[in-house]
Amino acid sequence: MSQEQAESGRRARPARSKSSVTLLDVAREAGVSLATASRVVNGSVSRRPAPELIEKVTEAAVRLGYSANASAQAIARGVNSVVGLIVSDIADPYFSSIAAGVTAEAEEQGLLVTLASTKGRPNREVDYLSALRRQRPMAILLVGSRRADPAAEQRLSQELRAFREDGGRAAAVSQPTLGIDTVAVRNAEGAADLARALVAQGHTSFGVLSGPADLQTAADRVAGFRGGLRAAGARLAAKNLQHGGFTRDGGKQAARELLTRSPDIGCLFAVNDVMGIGAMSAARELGYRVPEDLAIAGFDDIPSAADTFPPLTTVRLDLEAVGRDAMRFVLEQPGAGTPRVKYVTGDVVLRPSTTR
Amino acid sequence: MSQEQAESGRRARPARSKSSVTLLDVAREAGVSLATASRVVNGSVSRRPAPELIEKVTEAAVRLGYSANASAQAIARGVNSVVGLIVSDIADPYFSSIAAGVTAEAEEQGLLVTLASTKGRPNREVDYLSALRRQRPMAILLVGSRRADPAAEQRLSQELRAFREDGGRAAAVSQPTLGIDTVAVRNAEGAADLARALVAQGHTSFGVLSGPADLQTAADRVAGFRGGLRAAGARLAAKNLQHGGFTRDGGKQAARELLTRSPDIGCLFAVNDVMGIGAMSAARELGYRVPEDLAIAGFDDIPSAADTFPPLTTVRLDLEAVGRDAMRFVLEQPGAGTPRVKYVTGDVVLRPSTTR
DNA sequence: GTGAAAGCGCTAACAT
DNA sequence: ATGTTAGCGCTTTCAC
Repeated sequence: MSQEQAESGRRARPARSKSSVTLLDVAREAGVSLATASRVVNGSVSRRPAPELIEKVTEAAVRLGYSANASAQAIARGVNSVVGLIVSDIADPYFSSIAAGVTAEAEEQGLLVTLASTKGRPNREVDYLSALRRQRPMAILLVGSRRADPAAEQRLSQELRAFREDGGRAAAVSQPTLGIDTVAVRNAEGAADLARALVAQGHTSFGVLSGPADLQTAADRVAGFRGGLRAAGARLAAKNLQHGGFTRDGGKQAARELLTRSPDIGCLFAVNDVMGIGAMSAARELGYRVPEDLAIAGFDDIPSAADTFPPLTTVRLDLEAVGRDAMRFVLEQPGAGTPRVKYVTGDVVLRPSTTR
Repeated sequence: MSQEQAESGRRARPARSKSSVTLLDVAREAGVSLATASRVVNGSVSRRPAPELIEKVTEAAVRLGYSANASAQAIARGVNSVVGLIVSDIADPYFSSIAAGVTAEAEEQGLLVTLASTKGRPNREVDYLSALRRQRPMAILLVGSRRADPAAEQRLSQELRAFREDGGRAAAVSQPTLGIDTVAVRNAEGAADLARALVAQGHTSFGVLSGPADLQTAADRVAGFRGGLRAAGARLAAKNLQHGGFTRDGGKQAARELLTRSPDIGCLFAVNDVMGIGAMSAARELGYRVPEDLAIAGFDDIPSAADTFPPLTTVRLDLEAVGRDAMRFVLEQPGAGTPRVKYVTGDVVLRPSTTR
């Protein structure tokens, strides 16, 4: 406002450039050097300017409406106060709950979160990883089940290694197979506990709704459930395992097929809640009363699991805490060393959907 | 691998700096100039290098594991391929669905999305806006109801104005009062339609569960509902309006209070589905059968609304489309002109929760 | 304590 | 078609 803009002796600035106020503008307005201005706006630790200069610069900054350019700071400092977050599907309550934990923790650290949703496409996972890598985020979080896709997993690991060699930190919420710190849910154990609890409730005939065949999380839960059943003296007939999409509709469809094939299954375990909710819908449409004719259980304890009718028996996970834990992993990451693994266990929550 | 690193004649690089491969490294490795290397890695339109050079550079880049530094590009180009997204609560299905639409559309444009979740704190909204502004994103999307908080709204508008003056684009999903392009839900109309439909179903005694008193969205829905009732010859008793948190638990709590005060309300309208779901839970605990003793309706049609029991009557919004629309707004934003408004209407979906 | 100036990695004029 | 080089906005030595 008080300075003439045209006096610049520099080359004309490119047309595409935004006309925003720079630190240099602030410095001039305050009558100090660029260095001093920098020291006050970012509160340098080593050198602290005189109180009066601090005031002059601060005033100039607000008067001019100065907003620091994070890209320039990132490039000058070598690190960016951003963390990348890759999830399978942000619209899925499982992931959005974890994302909530991540953003909450990030906020406390003054970090911004850049989000990518892969929709389950393994290629996109790698693509996003390299796109995020270009932002030089201080850390990248990978949230989602590993897959039995050696090629994709291989590329992912390479990209992650490269990122870490450049000084980036990384952590995952999945299975501990990526060579990075990971928060791992004890899926098999949780499912086994559930199986035992179900048998204890008196259920004898089981069916399982699993997700895509190559999803590690789904496989682990199925294996755990099967093991738990066996330990309790029951068993899962091979033909009573049905794969489907890892979504509500996938669960609904899978339930339809399974119940058509094996109409008198007494208890259905869906490897996650959204599938379980879909199964409930299918069961009802097929004329089953839940839980009288058919008991249904899920896994995760997403918020809506308690609001279905009847409320869904499941294995509770503190999803937001999982997100926070992953974030903490990258914050307190040591220089090197073997990747750490934090196991989180799920608690069986018996609700009316399996009451007998 | 093939080059010695120590030969650098420059000043020692700062210790904090990541040791990543730069474009200059690639250029040297390929035996070309920096400019040429730049032209091939980003596929400059005007000048395209000879095929053999392209090959040499590309090879060198992969051999060295080069990853462009987005911050440096942003600063050199003047624009950043990032869009900022501010939502009230990423764990809430309403917002995560919209976020899914935003990220999907962003992906198609090769844009990354930086997410901020305010948890309904008006101050945080402004704080995040200025934090995002520092990233110099090509656009910022604001998703969430406006509030009757003049001071906060004022600061928000100022910050937005500054952002736009610097060349940033902005759009909102809320009420069109921010002076920027906005996707606005016809809340009053949707609620009015719902009210009429409910009266047509034979309901005569109503109660309303609203959100925080200063939330515009909640206020609009209440006003619309009240108007619709009147138009249909019914009315809402003043004492039958209960405020509460805009969440499941808020709805549950509000329903408890309202039903205790006016036990024989026949039909409850919760201003959003999550509150409606909470209300259902409360009603059940208080011994009401839904819908026989008490009908309940919500608004939004979040995914789980169809899976409650009985399924929830509501006003359907295509949330993902709303997110895409907001994103499109900023993509096709004209230089200036009056802010555009895209109104989206909700469709009443009658489900068993209000069957009479 | 303050300022001058050398970068940070990259793009885009501007030559050649 | 290439290469040179001047920035982009900021941080941080390094002198004073």
